[in-house]
Amino acid sequence: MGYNILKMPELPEVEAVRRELAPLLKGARIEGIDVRDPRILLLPGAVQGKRILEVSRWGKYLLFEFEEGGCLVLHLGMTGQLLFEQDQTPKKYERVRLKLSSGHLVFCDQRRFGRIFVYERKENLISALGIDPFSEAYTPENFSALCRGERRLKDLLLDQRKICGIGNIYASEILFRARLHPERRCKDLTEEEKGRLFLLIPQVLEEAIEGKGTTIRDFRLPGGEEGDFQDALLVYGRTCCVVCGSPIIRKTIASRSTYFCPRCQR
DNA sequence: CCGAACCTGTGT
DNA sequence: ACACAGGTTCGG
Repeated sequence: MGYNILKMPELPEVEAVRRELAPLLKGARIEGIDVRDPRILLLPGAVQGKRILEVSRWGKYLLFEFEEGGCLVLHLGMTGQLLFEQDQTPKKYERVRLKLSSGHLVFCDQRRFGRIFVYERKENLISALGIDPFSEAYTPENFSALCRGERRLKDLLLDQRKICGIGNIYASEILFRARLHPERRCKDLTEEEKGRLFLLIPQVLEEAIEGKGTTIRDFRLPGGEEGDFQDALLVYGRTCCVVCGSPIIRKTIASRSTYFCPRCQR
């Protein structure tokens, strides 16, 4: 009776995890912690006995906020998964196990890029990160201020210190829907284009959250079903434009595979 | 800005 | 054998 909560982290996947976990973890106390891979976590003793009041998110980071102050911060890296279960059987790729009063939360991570931190103040994390697209700070004025540089749009969207939560798949999806070329310079956007991009960022992410994330490989929801948003991807992984039929270009931009339609995106 | 590093696995 | 994979960080 395991809860396979999920994996693969861009903002929508992390938010889907958060929504699953919140009712299971709120009010639970951390009774112990097993660290099988010390590279994933430092300061294990600091969370003993703490009680989780809130499960929140900023960008791709999950925060378990403690009644006593401070929080445990998790980043899933590329292949991190969180499972909630009652039994003790070790899982494949298990790295850290949090023993909670409500059950065990198991952090599994094939590639070990995930990380768990302990923060005394969550502001210390958030101040190092950019604007979350669902936060109060996400305003046209603040967004505009980010669009002043020479850098390309794709670089901006992936820069977690500027806007946080967008990863490689959703960067392509957002730019396709905004009809903007990933190599356009930020500062060359017209007001109208900037407005389109500003609105489409949270809109695409919200749709993906409603679809419970994108399953390209083996992600399963707690009931065993897959996420839905892979069916709604309009450009990532495609060969033909769904709008005009032109061949989709796949090109390395910002050191990542980037998909775009050279005719629709300018 | 890029490429390498950090990891492990899958697919060609 | 090589390319590629939803992540971040670092040095040049």
